[in-house]
Amino acid sequence: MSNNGEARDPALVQSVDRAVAVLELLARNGEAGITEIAAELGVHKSSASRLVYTLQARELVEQDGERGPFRIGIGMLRFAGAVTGQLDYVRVGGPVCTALAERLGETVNIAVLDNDVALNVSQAWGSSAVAAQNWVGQRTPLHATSSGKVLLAAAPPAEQDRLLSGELESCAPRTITDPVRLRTVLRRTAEDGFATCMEELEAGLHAVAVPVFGSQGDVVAAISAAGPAYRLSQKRMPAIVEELRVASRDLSVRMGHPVL
Amino acid sequence: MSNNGEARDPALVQSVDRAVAVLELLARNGEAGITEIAAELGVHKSSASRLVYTLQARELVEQDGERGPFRIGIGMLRFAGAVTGQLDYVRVGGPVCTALAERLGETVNIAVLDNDVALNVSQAWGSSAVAAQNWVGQRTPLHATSSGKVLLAAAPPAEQDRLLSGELESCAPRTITDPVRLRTVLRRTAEDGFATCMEELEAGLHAVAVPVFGSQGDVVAAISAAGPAYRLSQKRMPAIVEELRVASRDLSVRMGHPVL
DNA sequence: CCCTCCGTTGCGTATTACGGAACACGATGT
DNA sequence: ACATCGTGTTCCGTAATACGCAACGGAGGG
Repeated sequence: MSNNGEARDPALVQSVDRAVAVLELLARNGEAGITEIAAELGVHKSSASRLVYTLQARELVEQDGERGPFRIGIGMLRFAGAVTGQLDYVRVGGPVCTALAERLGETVNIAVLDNDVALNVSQAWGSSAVAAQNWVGQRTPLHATSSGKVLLAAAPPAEQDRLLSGELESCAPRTITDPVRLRTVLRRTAEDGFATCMEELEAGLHAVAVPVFGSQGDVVAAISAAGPAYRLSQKRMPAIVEELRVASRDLSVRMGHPVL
Repeated sequence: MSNNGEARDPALVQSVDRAVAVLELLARNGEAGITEIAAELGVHKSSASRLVYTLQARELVEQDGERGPFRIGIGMLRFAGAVTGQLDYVRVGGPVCTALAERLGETVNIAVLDNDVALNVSQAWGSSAVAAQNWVGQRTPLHATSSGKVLLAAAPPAEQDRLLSGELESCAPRTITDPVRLRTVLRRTAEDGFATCMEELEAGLHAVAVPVFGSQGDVVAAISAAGPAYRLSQKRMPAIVEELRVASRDLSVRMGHPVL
């Protein structure tokens, strides 16, 4: 990765941009040392050290004791709180996710459309998956996730064209990379009112999603259940979709969008 | 506020420090314009504009449309996810908070000891409080909150002495600022197994907290309920404490600390 | 005990971010 | 309709500032 080949926007404040890059690196790796950070960003150790020191002073970064690798710090919760205060999905969606996750025993997520990707804003773990991955804040491709398909299927035609204009990246062996086939799938999604995703994002991972409606009947988010392929079988899908629909209506009501 | 009177640490990277200050300002105010930000930080408009632009490019800051005030951006969720992945209280505590908040109809928080303050790591809103404040990530003084008292009462004597060595800041008319009186309260807290906070943080705000125990029987966190004084009356306290204790045990179990 | 690896500290330089002023764009109000 | 105010952005010259370098101080490992 090192120094990005593409010339960076000169209007950017370099050190701030680097500092955020440090945070993103830590969010991705979990933890890292100064040397590793410096190598990854393509800067000198001393520069990395100062950046981290500054972030540490603000508690955005922390380390185990006096010595050791660095992680994202607790001070970040301040900002997380600020964003949840605005995004109703997070605040209101939490309880809905939790309830559904417990009922299904699978991981439940709420995602919204953010630019060209599906952004997971809320998550609850099913009883079974202890070591399940944390998807909150993760951006996932629209064409390779159940939530993404739901959001995509509901987008206005012009927007849909724009989103499908680029290459469809292959994430797993069964990812749909053919635009024509994807459009067929999206049409069916719009008709059925739900979308599935069978090992298209990750091998062995199945998921199913339904839309969440806003006050004008527009799709504002998607709620999905995900789990290992053997547990989310084709046969079980209808039952899960029904549960998801109930949760979706619950969510809509809680967000002040009475059922139409 | 403007330029801090105290000379800043020269080892800090100035622009990064300022950028974080922007984020903290936004987290505090909810939203702000460039001019306001510049004034608050004591920098020129152009400087503020560049800082915000850089943060915006990384989606840590966003604005309504093309024009308008800035807020904390959705990209912040990436980091929020990274910290929740480490802090079990957040992940596991969420459902517990939600359940209790629904049952009580009041706001429920989980807080841990972070340096010299109580840090709220998880929160759920009660049905009644629509416009309630978001405390997640907020640092609250140990001597003026119910959670703080619980955490303080459980701290080893040496640590307790250290934490009480400074001045006890007065947050509201009824804040306990007398160290002697506070120590008496803390003794009672340790005996009773819960602490209250009656208009000591904010006028009209009552709260009550109980400890959450770790595997060694040590106090690792506090769970509290808060609400308007007229609703959290003295009479209602015993019932709430009982509910809190149930939730606390639930939380301990979920975190892998079987009841002793 | 030496050697290696990691992170920090001083230092000189030139990159870089800053502040100033002019500019562009809407929103107001008269 | 126009003028005026208040936004936020852009350009530019300067010097403050952050960078890279190299040397240093500590931990751990052989």
